[in-house]
Amino acid sequence: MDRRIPVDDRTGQRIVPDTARRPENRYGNRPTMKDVAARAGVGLKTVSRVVNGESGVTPDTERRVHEAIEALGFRRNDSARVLRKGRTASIGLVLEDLADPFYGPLSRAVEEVARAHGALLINGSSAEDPDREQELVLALCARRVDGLVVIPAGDDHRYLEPELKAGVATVFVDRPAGRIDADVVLSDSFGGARDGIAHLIAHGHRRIGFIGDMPRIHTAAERLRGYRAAMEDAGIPVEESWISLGVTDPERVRRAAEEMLSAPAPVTAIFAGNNRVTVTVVRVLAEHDRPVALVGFDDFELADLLKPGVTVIAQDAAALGRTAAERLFRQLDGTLITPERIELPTRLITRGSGELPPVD
Amino acid sequence: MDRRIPVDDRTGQRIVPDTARRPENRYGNRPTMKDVAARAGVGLKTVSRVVNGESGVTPDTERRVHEAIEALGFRRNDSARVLRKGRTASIGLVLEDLADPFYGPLSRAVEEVARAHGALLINGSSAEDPDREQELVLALCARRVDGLVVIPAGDDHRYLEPELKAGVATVFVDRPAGRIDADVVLSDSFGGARDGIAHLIAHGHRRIGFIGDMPRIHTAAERLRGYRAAMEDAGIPVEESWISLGVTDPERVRRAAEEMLSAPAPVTAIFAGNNRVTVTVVRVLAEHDRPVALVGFDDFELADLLKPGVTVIAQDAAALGRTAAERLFRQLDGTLITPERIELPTRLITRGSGELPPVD
DNA sequence: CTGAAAGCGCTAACAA
DNA sequence: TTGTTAGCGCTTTCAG
Repeated sequence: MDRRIPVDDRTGQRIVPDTARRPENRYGNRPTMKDVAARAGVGLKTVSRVVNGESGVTPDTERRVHEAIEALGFRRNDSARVLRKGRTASIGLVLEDLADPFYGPLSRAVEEVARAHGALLINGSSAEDPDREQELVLALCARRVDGLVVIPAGDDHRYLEPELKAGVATVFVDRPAGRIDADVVLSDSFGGARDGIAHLIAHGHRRIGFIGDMPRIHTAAERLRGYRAAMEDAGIPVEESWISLGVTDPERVRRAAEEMLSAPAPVTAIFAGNNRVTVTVVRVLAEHDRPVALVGFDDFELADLLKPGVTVIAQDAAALGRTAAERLFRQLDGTLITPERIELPTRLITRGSGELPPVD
Repeated sequence: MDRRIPVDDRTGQRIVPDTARRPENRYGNRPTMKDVAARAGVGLKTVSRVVNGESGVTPDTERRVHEAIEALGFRRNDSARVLRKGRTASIGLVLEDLADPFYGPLSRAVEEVARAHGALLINGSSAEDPDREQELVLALCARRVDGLVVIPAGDDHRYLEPELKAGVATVFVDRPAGRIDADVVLSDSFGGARDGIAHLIAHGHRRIGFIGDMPRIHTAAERLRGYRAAMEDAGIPVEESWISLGVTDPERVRRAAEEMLSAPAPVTAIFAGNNRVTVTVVRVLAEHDRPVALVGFDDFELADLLKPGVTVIAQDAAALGRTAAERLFRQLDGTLITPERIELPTRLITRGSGELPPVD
């Protein structure tokens, strides 16, 4: 290609062509449909037709266009397409932490549904920080994602009102939205926890510890509610020292477990509020001499291979994601109008740790 | 707002305003900067200035603009912005499977670096399918991501040449690119495997099995090479029946392990080529009567709590992702020019299973 | 300090 | 079957 800069014959000044005014390295100066059209000797719209597989193009013209595309390394600029069409064919997923083994399968399930609908997935981790959640959600909205799947960190989602009004499909997962009316898909945290506690009670336990997440997190609150309900059903008065809520980092959980276990009347069983808590409690119990029963919320890999196997209340993270994403696309179809709350059942999986008898 | 449709006085025909020709529900008819400008009684560019926090706007004007933004629920349309500016402030990540515990932390690490640079992360799973990898990568390029982090499934990436030429920053992770010259960040698979095998040999093993991934996957090939190197260093001739390569689904791995263990001269130790293989082998060994030593590539949660603890060659998935993402943004800076190959070291973590003596 | 005009690359509508 | 024109909503340039 000729790269010499043309010069005005009279003044000697450089004649800067229009394209030189483009921002430096704009898209790396990628070829556009116009360039392809020029090279193929056809009109712009014909290129558009070929690129989009529309009918009404002679095979010969089509071939010429394809050759030009190949030669120039053209790829359609979807930003322009989106600007015109108003649909991005992408959806956003905001979750707590992509590195958490609970969210991996959930995220993958959302991705699969998106893919089936020809959409890409943009995702972000809120790190359980409401401000970061909002920042992420709004960034996604600015990119005009067609829909949002949100595992909320915050409890006030009124900032989403303009988006909902504008027709951004939205489904909350794992925890409900705060102060707005929106679709939500969650596991039956209350029922699951109640079943788990009832299971421990059925095996003779009365002093049962509960170690959960921060109470502002909906699932944590619900699981605690399930704990209290099961205890009340069995007529067991709950000592508040059996309950520990807070961040689920290993240090805090370890301390909480050790306190419960070393109290004058120690707990004989522990209910762990989520997978991270369970894993930490397993470690603590491994170092503990007296056998202590354990039931955890969330299943996890290798739970069956530990000694004893860990009894859990399993929830299906992939089903959660799949259900949410499917609802999202039904909203986009227009099939779905009224926000609903969908609760998926949990399942008690007995593996040994939850069937240990109480030892004082 | 007046929503009556204006009518031509003379003919009685409806005068359809231009906006009515918008596609139905285009962005849900979201307000634009023009709408905000009209409402605030200012020019379009002033709104742009306020939205982008540029200087040179009277506090009073700014307040009026903010009020209009609030009242209308305006959010800037980044598609238009991108079209104009040529940068999307987003990067793409293509990996094998978001649900795999190895990729969760890697993905999260990439996200954190992206976030630090003000970019969003779009990701997709190739499901180890080269066609799907290409499809995803090109879709990301069409969206004009500023850069790509790719864990390749295929071994021919010449389709990326136009993108590289156009200045799309690209870093391969975990496995090198095929047939193009590109940055790559990987773990020392060869050295890690060699160390692991040497460790088993040092503990007296001679008949050592190797169960790995499909040989077309670079890491699998490298780990096998490490196995052969260690065996050769020790002067142990390798029986081909000790080696099994292929998809890492539990059924195949189980069959492979059982065959090695039930042969006339069975292996006394197994080297597992990745985390999924390791977990399956652990299950097989748990059902096996004779103790068999095990070293796995990749660390995994709870490896220390199994009986015996599982000795592994650990690689740092987060470091892999972080390093790759940092290189990506250095490419975008212009700091980095020449493609390099960066190899991160692995670490042998002894926990018991790799120190079991051979039992015939 | 503010605004009008041009145009990013594409698609929709219409014309030939 | 093909091409022309007019924007999508924003940023850039340049003139008030």
